[in-house]
Amino acid sequence: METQKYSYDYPRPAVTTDCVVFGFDGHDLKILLIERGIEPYKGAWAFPGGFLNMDETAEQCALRELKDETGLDLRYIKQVGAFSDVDRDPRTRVITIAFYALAKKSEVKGGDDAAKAQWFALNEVPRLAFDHDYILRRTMQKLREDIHFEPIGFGLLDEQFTIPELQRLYEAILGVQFDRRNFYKKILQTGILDEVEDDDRRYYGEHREMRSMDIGALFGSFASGSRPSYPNVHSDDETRRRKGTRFSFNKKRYDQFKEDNNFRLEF
Amino acid sequence: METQKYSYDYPRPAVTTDCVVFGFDGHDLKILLIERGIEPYKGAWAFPGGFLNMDETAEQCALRELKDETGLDLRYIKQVGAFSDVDRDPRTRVITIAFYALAKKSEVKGGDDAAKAQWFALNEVPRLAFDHDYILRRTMQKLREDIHFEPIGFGLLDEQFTIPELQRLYEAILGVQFDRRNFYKKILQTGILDEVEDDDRRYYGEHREMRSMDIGALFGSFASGSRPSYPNVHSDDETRRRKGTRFSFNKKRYDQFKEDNNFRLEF
DNA sequence: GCAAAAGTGTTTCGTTTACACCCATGC
DNA sequence: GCATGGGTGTAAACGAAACACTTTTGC
Repeated sequence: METQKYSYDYPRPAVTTDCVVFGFDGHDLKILLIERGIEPYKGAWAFPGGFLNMDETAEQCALRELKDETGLDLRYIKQVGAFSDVDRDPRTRVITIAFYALAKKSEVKGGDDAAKAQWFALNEVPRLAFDHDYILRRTMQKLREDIHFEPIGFGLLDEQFTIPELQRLYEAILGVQFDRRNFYKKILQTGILDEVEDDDRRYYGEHREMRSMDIGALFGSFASGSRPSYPNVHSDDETRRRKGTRFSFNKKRYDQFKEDNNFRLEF
Repeated sequence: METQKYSYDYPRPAVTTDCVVFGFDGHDLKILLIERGIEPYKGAWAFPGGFLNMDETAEQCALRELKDETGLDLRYIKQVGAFSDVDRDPRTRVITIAFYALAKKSEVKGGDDAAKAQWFALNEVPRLAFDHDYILRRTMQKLREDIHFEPIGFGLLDEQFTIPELQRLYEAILGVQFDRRNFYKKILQTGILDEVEDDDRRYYGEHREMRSMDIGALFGSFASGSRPSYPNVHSDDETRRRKGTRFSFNKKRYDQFKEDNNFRLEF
Protein backbone atom coordinates (compact mmCIF):
# COMPACT_ATOMS: atom_id res chain seq x y z
CA MET A 1 0.00 0.00 0.00
CA GLU A 2 1.30 3.40 -0.90
CA THR A 3 0.76 5.73 1.98
CA GLN A 4 0.51 9.46 2.49
CA LYS A 5 -0.19 10.29 -1.10
CA TYR A 6 -2.44 13.24 -0.42
CA SER A 7 -1.07 16.23 1.44
CA TYR A 8 -2.61 19.48 2.62
CA ASP A 9 -1.51 22.60 4.45
CA TYR A 10 -4.03 22.03 7.21
CA PRO A 11 -5.44 18.85 8.67
CA ARG A 12 -8.67 17.61 7.17
CA PRO A 13 -11.26 15.22 8.52
CA ALA A 14 -12.29 12.22 6.45
CA VAL A 15 -15.82 12.53 5.11
CA THR A 16 -18.21 9.62 4.72
CA THR A 17 -21.89 9.21 3.98
CA ASP A 18 -24.38 6.85 5.59
CA CYS A 19 -27.77 5.94 4.31
CA VAL A 20 -30.72 4.84 6.40
CA VAL A 21 -32.96 2.91 4.02
CA PHE A 22 -36.58 2.54 5.06
CA GLY A 23 -38.82 -0.15 3.68
CA PHE A 24 -42.36 -1.20 4.40
CA ASP A 25 -43.60 -4.75 3.91
CA GLY A 26 -47.25 -3.95 4.42
CA HIS A 27 -47.12 -4.22 8.18
CA ASP A 28 -43.82 -3.15 9.66
CA LEU A 29 -41.46 -0.33 8.94
CA LYS A 30 -37.97 -1.74 8.40
CA ILE A 31 -34.46 -0.53 7.87
CA LEU A 32 -31.65 -2.07 5.89
CA LEU A 33 -28.36 -2.81 7.66
CA ILE A 34 -25.09 -4.42 6.66
CA GLU A 35 -22.84 -6.49 8.83
CA ARG A 36 -19.37 -4.99 9.04
CA GLY A 37 -16.65 -7.28 7.74
CA ILE A 38 -13.69 -5.27 9.01
CA GLU A 39 -12.61 -3.44 12.09
CA PRO A 40 -13.60 -1.24 13.74
CA TYR A 41 -16.89 -2.72 14.89
CA LYS A 42 -16.28 -5.88 12.89
CA GLY A 43 -19.37 -8.07 13.05
CA ALA A 44 -21.60 -5.22 14.18
CA TRP A 45 -24.48 -3.93 12.10
CA ALA A 46 -24.26 -0.52 10.47
CA PHE A 47 -25.84 1.61 7.79
CA PRO A 48 -24.54 1.20 4.27
CA GLY A 49 -22.13 4.00 3.45
CA GLY A 50 -18.54 4.88 2.78
CA PHE A 51 -15.95 7.48 1.97
CA LEU A 52 -16.66 10.43 -0.27
CA ASN A 53 -14.86 10.64 -3.59
CA MET A 54 -13.55 13.98 -4.76
CA ASP A 55 -15.71 14.09 -7.87
CA GLU A 56 -19.10 13.35 -6.35
CA THR A 57 -21.56 15.14 -4.13
CA ALA A 58 -22.54 13.61 -0.83
CA GLU A 59 -25.83 12.49 -2.38
CA GLN A 60 -24.05 10.71 -5.19
CA CYS A 61 -21.70 9.06 -2.74
CA ALA A 62 -24.55 7.77 -0.61
CA LEU A 63 -26.37 6.33 -3.61
CA ARG A 64 -23.21 4.76 -4.99
CA GLU A 65 -22.30 3.11 -1.70
CA LEU A 66 -25.85 1.95 -1.24
CA LYS A 67 -25.78 0.19 -4.58
CA ASP A 68 -22.33 -1.30 -3.97
CA GLU A 69 -23.17 -2.64 -0.58
CA THR A 70 -26.78 -3.71 -0.87
CA GLY A 71 -27.61 -3.91 -4.56
CA LEU A 72 -30.38 -1.35 -4.10
CA ASP A 73 -30.44 1.14 -6.94
CA LEU A 74 -32.51 3.99 -5.57
CA ARG A 75 -32.57 7.51 -6.79
CA TYR A 76 -34.03 9.70 -4.15
CA ILE A 77 -32.54 10.31 -0.80
CA LYS A 78 -32.91 13.12 1.65
CA GLN A 79 -30.23 14.53 3.86
CA VAL A 80 -30.60 14.16 7.60
CA GLY A 81 -27.49 16.10 8.48
CA ALA A 82 -23.81 15.96 9.29
CA PHE A 83 -22.54 14.18 12.39
CA SER A 84 -19.26 15.50 13.62
CA ASP A 85 -18.49 14.31 17.13
CA VAL A 86 -14.75 14.26 17.50
CA ASP A 87 -14.50 10.64 18.61
CA ARG A 88 -17.26 9.07 16.61
CA ASP A 89 -14.79 6.89 14.68
CA PRO A 90 -11.91 5.31 16.59
CA ARG A 91 -9.57 5.31 13.59
CA THR A 92 -9.35 8.95 12.67
CA ARG A 93 -11.45 12.05 12.58
CA VAL A 94 -14.45 11.21 10.43
CA ILE A 95 -17.45 13.35 9.69
CA THR A 96 -20.42 11.60 8.20
CA ILE A 97 -23.31 13.03 6.26
CA ALA A 98 -26.39 10.93 6.85
CA PHE A 99 -29.30 10.46 4.45
CA TYR A 100 -32.44 8.47 4.39
CA ALA A 101 -33.95 6.70 1.43
CA LEU A 102 -37.28 5.07 0.75
CA ALA A 103 -37.44 1.63 -0.82
CA LYS A 104 -40.62 0.33 -2.35
CA LYS A 105 -42.33 -2.78 -1.15
CA SER A 106 -41.10 -4.76 -4.12
CA GLU A 107 -37.56 -3.57 -3.51
CA VAL A 108 -37.67 -4.62 0.11
CA LYS A 109 -38.33 -8.16 -1.00
CA GLY A 110 -35.51 -8.12 -3.50
CA GLY A 111 -33.07 -6.53 -1.13
CA ASP A 112 -31.45 -9.59 0.35
CA ASP A 113 -29.39 -10.14 -2.80
CA ALA A 114 -26.38 -8.51 -1.32
CA ALA A 115 -24.38 -10.78 0.93
CA LYS A 116 -24.43 -9.15 4.30
CA ALA A 117 -27.41 -6.86 3.94
CA GLN A 118 -30.52 -7.56 5.96
CA TRP A 119 -33.81 -5.88 6.75
CA PHE A 120 -34.71 -5.32 10.40
CA ALA A 121 -38.06 -4.27 11.79
CA LEU A 122 -37.64 -1.06 13.73
CA ASN A 123 -38.24 -2.68 17.10
CA GLU A 124 -35.75 -5.44 16.39
CA VAL A 125 -32.78 -3.33 15.41
CA PRO A 126 -29.61 -4.56 17.13
CA ARG A 127 -27.04 -2.29 18.72
CA LEU A 128 -25.31 -0.51 15.86
CA ALA A 129 -21.71 0.41 15.09
CA PHE A 130 -20.23 3.88 15.59
CA ASP A 131 -22.87 6.46 16.54
CA HIS A 132 -25.40 4.85 14.25
CA ASP A 133 -27.92 4.34 17.06
CA TYR A 134 -27.95 8.06 17.54
CA ILE A 135 -28.12 8.70 13.81
CA LEU A 136 -31.10 6.37 13.60
CA ARG A 137 -32.94 8.23 16.32
CA ARG A 138 -32.33 11.53 14.59
CA THR A 139 -33.37 10.09 11.28
CA MET A 140 -36.64 8.78 12.69
CA GLN A 141 -37.37 12.22 14.05
CA LYS A 142 -36.71 13.74 10.67
CA LEU A 143 -38.86 11.17 8.89
CA ARG A 144 -41.75 11.95 11.22
CA GLU A 145 -41.35 15.64 10.51
CA ASP A 146 -40.91 15.24 6.78
CA ILE A 147 -43.98 13.11 6.38
CA HIS A 148 -45.97 16.32 6.76
CA PHE A 149 -44.18 17.95 3.87
CA GLU A 150 -43.23 15.19 1.47
CA PRO A 151 -45.12 12.30 -0.08
CA ILE A 152 -43.09 9.84 1.92
CA GLY A 153 -45.89 7.36 2.19
CA PHE A 154 -46.00 6.97 -1.54
CA GLY A 155 -42.27 6.51 -1.83
CA LEU A 156 -42.57 3.41 0.33
CA LEU A 157 -45.44 1.78 -1.49
CA ASP A 158 -45.63 0.34 -4.97
CA GLU A 159 -47.53 2.13 -7.68
CA GLN A 160 -50.78 0.53 -6.65
CA PHE A 161 -51.77 0.19 -3.05
CA THR A 162 -54.84 -0.03 -0.87
CA ILE A 163 -55.94 2.54 1.65
CA PRO A 164 -55.49 0.17 4.60
CA GLU A 165 -51.89 -0.38 3.47
CA LEU A 166 -51.32 3.36 3.40
CA GLN A 167 -52.91 3.68 6.82
CA ARG A 168 -50.71 0.97 8.33
CA LEU A 169 -47.69 2.77 6.92
CA TYR A 170 -48.63 6.09 8.46
CA GLU A 171 -49.31 4.33 11.74
CA ALA A 172 -45.93 2.59 11.63
CA ILE A 173 -44.05 5.81 10.96
CA LEU A 174 -45.90 8.00 13.41
CA GLY A 175 -46.51 5.36 16.05
CA VAL A 176 -50.19 6.13 16.43
CA GLN A 177 -53.48 4.52 15.45
CA PHE A 178 -56.06 6.12 13.25
CA ASP A 179 -59.75 5.50 12.95
CA ARG A 180 -60.28 3.66 9.70
CA ARG A 181 -63.34 5.63 8.63
CA ASN A 182 -61.72 8.97 9.29
CA PHE A 183 -58.60 7.93 7.45
CA TYR A 184 -60.57 6.92 4.36
CA LYS A 185 -62.50 10.16 4.44
CA LYS A 186 -59.48 12.35 4.88
CA ILE A 187 -57.24 10.80 2.29
CA LEU A 188 -60.02 10.47 -0.29
CA GLN A 189 -61.27 14.00 0.04
CA THR A 190 -57.82 15.35 -0.71
CA GLY A 191 -58.30 14.00 -4.22
CA ILE A 192 -54.67 12.92 -4.48
CA LEU A 193 -55.53 9.26 -4.99
CA ASP A 194 -56.87 7.76 -8.20
CA GLU A 195 -58.87 4.59 -7.95
CA VAL A 196 -57.39 1.94 -10.21
CA GLU A 197 -59.89 0.35 -12.57
CA ASP A 198 -59.88 -3.41 -12.76
CA ASP A 199 -58.67 -3.26 -16.34
CA ASP A 200 -55.68 -1.17 -15.42
CA ARG A 201 -54.45 -3.72 -12.98
CA ARG A 202 -53.45 -6.03 -15.80
CA TYR A 203 -51.19 -3.35 -17.27
CA TYR A 204 -49.56 -2.73 -13.97
CA GLY A 205 -46.09 -3.60 -15.19
CA GLU A 206 -46.17 -0.97 -17.90
CA HIS A 207 -47.01 1.77 -15.47
CA ARG A 208 -43.99 1.26 -13.31
CA GLU A 209 -41.70 3.49 -15.28
CA MET A 210 -44.10 6.40 -15.18
CA ARG A 211 -44.40 5.94 -11.49
CA SER A 212 -40.67 6.21 -11.05
CA MET A 213 -40.55 9.49 -12.88
CA ASP A 214 -43.40 10.88 -10.84
CA ILE A 215 -41.60 10.27 -7.63
CA GLY A 216 -38.53 11.86 -9.07
CA ALA A 217 -40.32 15.07 -9.84
CA LEU A 218 -41.98 15.09 -6.45
CA PHE A 219 -38.83 15.04 -4.49
CA GLY A 220 -37.55 18.11 -6.22
CA SER A 221 -35.38 19.00 -3.28
CA PHE A 222 -33.63 15.69 -3.44
CA ALA A 223 -30.32 14.75 -5.01
CA SER A 224 -29.88 17.09 -7.92
CA GLY A 225 -27.00 15.46 -9.69
CA SER A 226 -28.17 11.87 -9.63
CA ARG A 227 -28.25 10.10 -12.94
CA PRO A 228 -31.27 8.14 -14.12
CA SER A 229 -31.47 4.39 -13.74
CA TYR A 230 -34.24 1.94 -13.10
CA PRO A 231 -35.12 -0.03 -10.00
CA ASN A 232 -34.88 -3.78 -9.75
CA VAL A 233 -38.42 -4.81 -10.44
CA HIS A 234 -39.48 -7.98 -8.75
CA SER A 235 -42.80 -9.09 -10.17
CA ASP A 236 -43.70 -11.20 -7.21
CA ASP A 237 -47.03 -12.84 -6.50
CA GLU A 238 -48.50 -9.80 -4.89
CA THR A 239 -48.20 -7.80 -8.06
CA ARG A 240 -51.25 -9.72 -9.15
CA ARG A 241 -54.67 -8.87 -7.85
CA ARG A 242 -54.96 -8.72 -4.12
CA LYS A 243 -57.97 -8.07 -2.00
CA GLY A 244 -59.10 -4.54 -1.63
CA THR A 245 -59.65 -1.54 -3.85
CA ARG A 246 -56.38 -0.38 -5.30
CA PHE A 247 -55.34 3.23 -5.70
CA SER A 248 -52.49 5.10 -7.28
CA PHE A 249 -50.97 8.42 -6.45
CA ASN A 250 -51.82 11.50 -8.54
CA LYS A 251 -48.86 13.82 -8.52
CA LYS A 252 -50.63 16.74 -10.12
CA ARG A 253 -53.39 16.76 -7.56
CA TYR A 254 -50.86 16.28 -4.78
CA ASP A 255 -48.98 19.42 -5.84
CA GLN A 256 -52.23 21.32 -6.07
CA PHE A 257 -53.27 20.11 -2.66
CA LYS A 258 -49.97 21.14 -1.11
CA GLU A 259 -50.23 24.66 -2.52
CA ASP A 260 -53.76 25.01 -1.23
CA ASN A 261 -52.81 23.75 2.21
CA ASN A 262 -49.58 25.46 3.06
CA PHE A 263 -47.57 22.45 1.94
CA ARG A 264 -48.88 20.25 4.66
CA LEU A 265 -50.64 16.91 4.59
CA GLU A 266 -51.57 16.35 8.19
CA PHE A 267 -52.62 13.15 9.86
CA MET B 1 4.49 29.17 4.71
CA GLU B 2 5.14 25.53 5.38
CA THR B 3 3.18 23.46 2.95
CA GLN B 4 1.88 19.93 2.74
CA LYS B 5 2.23 19.13 6.37
CA TYR B 6 -0.77 16.83 6.61
CA SER B 7 -0.86 13.69 4.52
CA TYR B 8 -3.45 10.97 4.05
CA ASP B 9 -3.82 7.75 2.09
CA TYR B 10 -6.89 9.03 0.29
CA PRO B 11 -7.88 12.52 -0.76
CA ARG B 12 -10.03 14.45 1.68
CA PRO B 13 -12.24 17.46 1.16
CA ALA B 14 -11.77 20.52 3.31
CA VAL B 15 -14.64 21.02 5.77
CA THR B 16 -15.98 24.40 6.82
CA THR B 17 -18.99 25.66 8.70
CA ASP B 18 -21.21 28.63 7.93
CA CYS B 19 -23.67 30.27 10.23
CA VAL B 20 -26.78 32.15 9.20
CA VAL B 21 -27.57 34.45 12.11
CA PHE B 22 -31.11 35.71 12.32
CA GLY B 23 -32.04 38.80 14.25
CA PHE B 24 -35.25 40.71 14.72
CA ASP B 25 -35.35 44.42 15.47
CA GLY B 26 -39.05 44.54 16.24
CA HIS B 27 -40.11 44.98 12.64
CA ASP B 28 -37.84 43.19 10.18
CA LEU B 29 -36.15 39.86 10.18
CA LYS B 30 -32.43 40.38 9.48
CA ILE B 31 -29.37 38.32 8.85
CA LEU B 32 -25.77 39.04 9.72
CA LEU B 33 -23.18 39.05 6.94
CA ILE B 34 -19.49 39.77 6.74
CA GLU B 35 -17.64 41.34 3.85
CA ARG B 36 -14.93 39.06 2.57
CA GLY B 37 -11.45 40.57 2.80
CA ILE B 38 -9.67 37.97 0.68
CA GLU B 39 -10.14 36.04 -2.52
CA PRO B 40 -12.13 34.23 -3.63
CA TYR B 41 -15.16 36.50 -3.70
CA LYS B 42 -13.16 39.34 -2.13
CA GLY B 43 -15.51 42.20 -1.34
CA ALA B 44 -18.59 40.03 -1.55
CA TRP B 45 -20.85 39.38 1.43
CA ALA B 46 -20.94 35.96 3.01
CA PHE B 47 -22.00 34.16 6.15
CA PRO B 48 -19.55 34.08 9.02
CA GLY B 49 -17.76 30.74 9.10
CA GLY B 50 -14.50 28.99 8.54
CA PHE B 51 -12.49 25.83 8.56
CA LEU B 52 -13.10 23.04 11.03
CA ASN B 53 -10.42 22.26 13.58
CA MET B 54 -9.64 18.64 14.39
CA ASP B 55 -10.60 18.93 18.04
CA GLU B 56 -14.01 20.55 17.70
CA THR B 57 -17.43 19.50 16.49
CA ALA B 58 -19.05 21.35 13.65
CA GLU B 59 -21.27 23.15 16.16
CA GLN B 60 -18.28 24.34 18.15
CA CYS B 61 -16.56 25.46 14.99
CA ALA B 62 -19.56 27.50 13.86
CA LEU B 63 -19.86 29.20 17.25
CA ARG B 64 -16.15 29.90 17.43
CA GLU B 65 -15.99 31.41 13.98
CA LEU B 66 -19.10 33.42 14.69
CA LYS B 67 -17.51 34.97 17.74
CA ASP B 68 -14.22 35.59 15.96
CA GLU B 69 -15.76 37.25 12.97
CA THR B 70 -18.71 39.15 14.40
CA GLY B 71 -18.19 39.37 18.16
CA LEU B 72 -21.50 37.57 18.74
CA ASP B 73 -21.22 35.06 21.55
CA LEU B 74 -24.25 32.86 21.05
CA ARG B 75 -24.78 29.40 22.37
CA TYR B 76 -27.53 27.76 20.43
CA ILE B 77 -27.38 26.95 16.80
CA LYS B 78 -29.21 24.44 14.72
CA GLN B 79 -27.85 22.53 11.81
CA VAL B 80 -29.33 23.14 8.39
CA GLY B 81 -27.25 20.53 6.60
CA ALA B 82 -24.13 19.81 4.61
CA PHE B 83 -23.58 21.38 1.20
CA SER B 84 -21.31 19.34 -0.98
CA ASP B 85 -21.48 20.47 -4.59
CA VAL B 86 -18.17 19.63 -6.18
CA ASP B 87 -17.43 23.13 -7.47
CA ARG B 88 -18.91 25.23 -4.73
CA ASP B 89 -15.50 26.65 -3.82
CA PRO B 90 -13.11 27.59 -6.64
CA ARG B 91 -9.99 26.87 -4.60
CA THR B 92 -10.36 23.26 -3.66
CA ARG B 93 -13.00 20.75 -2.75
CA VAL B 94 -14.83 22.21 0.23
CA ILE B 95 -17.84 20.82 2.02
CA THR B 96 -19.63 23.18 4.34
CA ILE B 97 -21.96 22.41 7.19
CA ALA B 98 -24.46 25.20 7.58
CA PHE B 99 -26.19 26.27 10.78
CA TYR B 100 -28.55 28.95 11.80
CA ALA B 101 -28.54 30.88 15.03
CA LEU B 102 -30.94 33.25 16.70
CA ALA B 103 -29.75 36.54 18.11
CA LYS B 104 -31.82 38.49 20.57
CA LYS B 105 -33.00 41.97 19.90
CA SER B 106 -30.42 43.44 22.21
CA GLU B 107 -27.69 41.48 20.51
CA VAL B 108 -28.70 42.70 17.11
CA LYS B 109 -28.12 46.24 18.24
CA GLY B 110 -24.71 45.45 19.67
CA GLY B 111 -23.66 43.40 16.70
CA ASP B 112 -21.91 46.02 14.62
CA ASP B 113 -18.86 45.88 16.87
CA ALA B 114 -17.02 43.65 14.50
CA ALA B 115 -15.37 45.46 11.66
CA LYS B 116 -16.95 44.09 8.55
CA ALA B 117 -20.11 42.55 9.98
CA GLN B 118 -23.44 44.08 9.07
CA TRP B 119 -27.12 43.30 9.48
CA PHE B 120 -29.28 43.14 6.36
CA ALA B 121 -33.04 42.99 6.21
CA LEU B 122 -34.07 39.86 4.37
CA ASN B 123 -35.34 41.74 1.34
CA GLU B 124 -32.17 43.78 1.06
CA VAL B 125 -29.66 40.97 1.07
CA PRO B 126 -27.04 41.48 -1.65
CA ARG B 127 -25.78 38.72 -3.90
CA LEU B 128 -23.67 36.45 -1.73
CA ALA B 129 -20.37 34.65 -2.15
CA PHE B 130 -20.03 30.94 -2.99
CA ASP B 131 -23.37 29.12 -2.90
CA HIS B 132 -24.54 31.20 0.03
CA ASP B 133 -27.63 32.43 -1.81
CA TYR B 134 -28.72 28.85 -2.10
CA ILE B 135 -27.79 28.10 1.49
CA LEU B 136 -29.87 31.07 2.60
CA ARG B 137 -32.90 29.81 0.71
CA ARG B 138 -32.59 26.40 2.26
CA THR B 139 -32.08 27.91 5.69
CA MET B 140 -35.20 30.03 5.38
CA GLN B 141 -37.17 26.93 4.48
CA LYS B 142 -35.82 25.16 7.49
CA LEU B 143 -36.56 28.08 9.78
CA ARG B 144 -40.17 28.13 8.58
CA GLU B 145 -40.46 24.42 9.26
CA ASP B 146 -38.73 24.55 12.62
CA ILE B 147 -40.87 27.34 13.92
CA HIS B 148 -43.60 24.73 14.32
CA PHE B 149 -41.41 22.55 16.52
CA GLU B 150 -39.09 24.89 18.39
CA PRO B 151 -39.61 28.07 20.36
CA ILE B 152 -37.82 30.06 17.71
CA GLY B 153 -39.83 33.17 18.28
CA PHE B 154 -38.62 33.38 21.84
CA GLY B 155 -35.01 32.90 20.85
CA LEU B 156 -35.23 36.08 18.81
CA LEU B 157 -36.86 38.27 21.43
CA ASP B 158 -35.54 39.54 24.72
CA GLU B 159 -36.85 38.14 27.96
CA GLN B 160 -39.76 40.50 27.99
CA PHE B 161 -41.76 41.27 24.90
CA THR B 162 -45.21 42.33 23.84
CA ILE B 163 -47.64 40.23 21.92
CA PRO B 164 -47.62 42.55 18.91
CA GLU B 165 -43.83 42.14 18.78
CA LEU B 166 -44.21 38.40 18.77
CA GLN B 167 -46.85 38.64 16.09
CA ARG B 168 -44.67 40.80 13.83
CA LEU B 169 -41.90 38.25 14.24
CA TYR B 170 -44.08 35.34 13.20
CA GLU B 171 -45.33 37.37 10.28
CA ALA B 172 -41.80 38.22 9.21
CA ILE B 173 -40.66 34.62 9.34
CA LEU B 174 -43.68 33.05 7.71
CA GLY B 175 -44.42 35.87 5.31
CA VAL B 176 -48.09 36.07 6.17
CA GLN B 177 -50.39 38.39 8.13
CA PHE B 178 -52.43 37.37 11.12
CA ASP B 179 -55.55 38.87 12.57
CA ARG B 180 -54.52 40.62 15.75
CA ARG B 181 -57.45 39.41 17.85
CA ASN B 182 -57.03 35.82 16.81
CA PHE B 183 -53.31 35.95 17.47
CA TYR B 184 -53.86 37.22 21.00
CA LYS B 185 -56.46 34.57 21.67
CA LYS B 186 -54.37 31.74 20.34
CA ILE B 187 -51.10 32.57 22.02
CA LEU B 188 -52.72 33.43 25.33
CA GLN B 189 -54.83 30.31 25.55
CA THR B 190 -51.74 28.15 25.15
CA GLY B 191 -50.72 29.39 28.58
CA ILE B 192 -47.05 29.56 27.62
CA LEU B 193 -46.78 33.29 28.25
CA ASP B 194 -46.60 34.89 31.68
CA GLU B 195 -47.72 38.45 32.00
CA VAL B 196 -44.97 40.53 33.59
CA GLU B 197 -46.10 42.52 36.61
CA ASP B 198 -45.09 46.14 36.70
CA ASP B 199 -42.90 45.50 39.72
CA ASP B 200 -40.98 42.78 37.97
CA ARG B 201 -39.97 45.09 35.20
CA ARG B 202 -37.61 46.94 37.50
CA TYR B 203 -35.72 43.74 38.21
CA TYR B 204 -35.40 42.94 34.60
CA GLY B 205 -31.64 42.94 34.61
CA GLU B 206 -31.44 40.24 37.24
CA HIS B 207 -33.70 37.96 35.31
CA ARG B 208 -31.54 37.86 32.23
CA GLU B 209 -29.32 35.08 33.36
CA MET B 210 -32.23 32.81 34.18
CA ARG B 211 -33.65 33.50 30.81
CA SER B 212 -30.47 32.37 29.14
CA MET B 213 -30.55 29.05 30.91
CA ASP B 214 -34.18 28.52 29.98
CA ILE B 215 -33.44 28.86 26.33
CA GLY B 216 -30.57 26.48 26.70
CA ALA B 217 -32.76 23.78 28.11
CA LEU B 218 -35.38 24.38 25.48
CA PHE B 219 -33.13 23.75 22.57
CA GLY B 220 -32.17 20.39 23.85
CA SER B 221 -31.41 19.16 20.37
CA PHE B 222 -28.95 21.97 19.81
CA ALA B 223 -25.19 21.97 20.17
CA SER B 224 -24.44 19.47 22.86
CA GLY B 225 -20.82 20.27 23.48
CA SER B 226 -21.02 24.04 23.73
CA ARG B 227 -19.52 25.55 26.83
CA PRO B 228 -21.39 28.08 28.96
CA SER B 229 -20.79 31.77 28.53
CA TYR B 230 -22.90 34.86 28.80
CA PRO B 231 -24.27 37.09 26.11
CA ASN B 232 -23.17 40.65 25.62
CA VAL B 233 -25.86 42.49 27.47
CA HIS B 234 -26.58 45.91 26.10
CA SER B 235 -28.79 47.74 28.53
CA ASP B 236 -30.09 50.11 25.93
CA ASP B 237 -32.97 52.51 26.33
CA GLU B 238 -35.54 49.96 25.40
CA THR B 239 -34.68 47.77 28.33
CA ARG B 240 -36.67 50.26 30.31
CA ARG B 241 -40.41 50.33 30.21
CA ARG B 242 -41.90 50.41 26.75
CA LYS B 243 -45.48 50.75 25.75
CA GLY B 244 -47.67 47.72 25.86
CA THR B 245 -48.23 44.81 28.20
CA ARG B 246 -45.09 42.81 28.55
CA PHE B 247 -44.90 39.04 28.68
CA SER B 248 -42.25 36.45 29.30
CA PHE B 249 -41.94 32.91 28.14
CA ASN B 250 -42.80 30.04 30.48
CA LYS B 251 -40.66 27.07 29.57
CA LYS B 252 -42.49 24.59 31.75
CA ARG B 253 -45.84 25.38 30.25
CA TYR B 254 -44.31 25.37 26.79
CA ASP B 255 -43.02 21.82 27.27
CA GLN B 256 -46.40 20.76 28.62
CA PHE B 257 -48.15 22.35 25.69
CA LYS B 258 -45.90 20.62 23.19
CA GLU B 259 -46.54 17.22 24.72
CA ASP B 260 -50.27 17.80 24.66
CA ASN B 261 -50.19 18.96 21.06
CA ASN B 262 -47.93 16.58 19.26
CA PHE B 263 -44.99 18.96 19.56
CA ARG B 264 -46.54 21.54 17.34
CA LEU B 265 -47.29 25.18 17.89
CA GLU B 266 -49.17 26.13 14.77
CA PHE B 267 -49.95 29.58 13.43
C1' DG C 1 -69.37 -21.04 6.94
C1' DC C 2 -66.44 -18.60 9.74
C1' DA C 3 -62.93 -15.27 10.86
C1' DA C 4 -60.53 -11.30 9.38
C1' DA C 5 -60.21 -7.32 6.95
C1' DA C 6 -62.50 -3.85 3.72
C1' DG C 7 -65.66 -0.50 3.14
C1' DT C 8 -69.10 3.19 4.30
C1' DG C 9 -72.21 8.21 7.01
C1' DT C 10 -73.68 10.92 10.57
C1' DT C 11 -73.47 13.58 14.67
C1' DT C 12 -70.83 16.08 18.08
C1' DC C 13 -67.45 18.96 19.44
C1' DG C 14 -63.70 21.98 19.21
C1' DT C 15 -60.95 25.09 16.40
C1' DT C 16 -60.48 28.53 13.08
C1' DT C 17 -61.95 32.51 10.94
C1' DA C 18 -64.08 36.85 10.21
C1' DC C 19 -65.20 41.00 11.99
C1' DA C 20 -65.54 46.45 14.87
C1' DC C 21 -64.96 49.30 18.53
C1' DC C 22 -62.69 51.55 22.59
C1' DC C 23 -58.40 52.81 24.95
C1' DA C 24 -53.66 54.41 25.75
C1' DT C 25 -49.73 56.55 24.18
C1' DG C 26 -46.71 59.71 21.67
C1' DC C 27 -46.33 63.49 18.85
C1' DG D 1 -56.37 66.41 19.53
C1' DC D 2 -55.04 63.45 16.31
C1' DA D 3 -52.75 59.46 14.59
C1' DT D 4 -50.79 55.19 15.70
C1' DG D 5 -50.79 51.08 17.79
C1' DG D 6 -52.66 48.21 21.89
C1' DG D 7 -56.23 45.61 23.62
C1' DT D 8 -60.70 42.90 23.71
C1' DG D 9 -65.60 39.26 22.44
C1' DT D 10 -68.87 36.95 19.61
C1' DA D 11 -70.99 34.41 15.98
C1' DA D 12 -70.60 31.49 11.82
C1' DA D 13 -68.19 27.96 9.31
C1' DC D 14 -65.31 24.42 9.05
C1' DG D 15 -62.64 20.43 10.13
C1' DA D 16 -61.61 16.73 13.50
C1' DA D 17 -63.12 13.01 16.27
C1' DA D 18 -66.16 9.54 17.85
C1' DC D 19 -68.85 5.94 16.70
C1' DA D 20 -71.38 0.48 14.43
C1' DC D 21 -72.80 -2.16 11.05
C1' DT D 22 -72.60 -4.52 6.36
C1' DT D 23 -69.82 -6.63 2.70
C1' DT D 24 -66.07 -9.10 0.84
C1' DT D 25 -62.31 -12.16 0.97
C1' DG D 26 -59.45 -16.09 2.26
C1' DC D 27 -59.19 -20.25 4.55
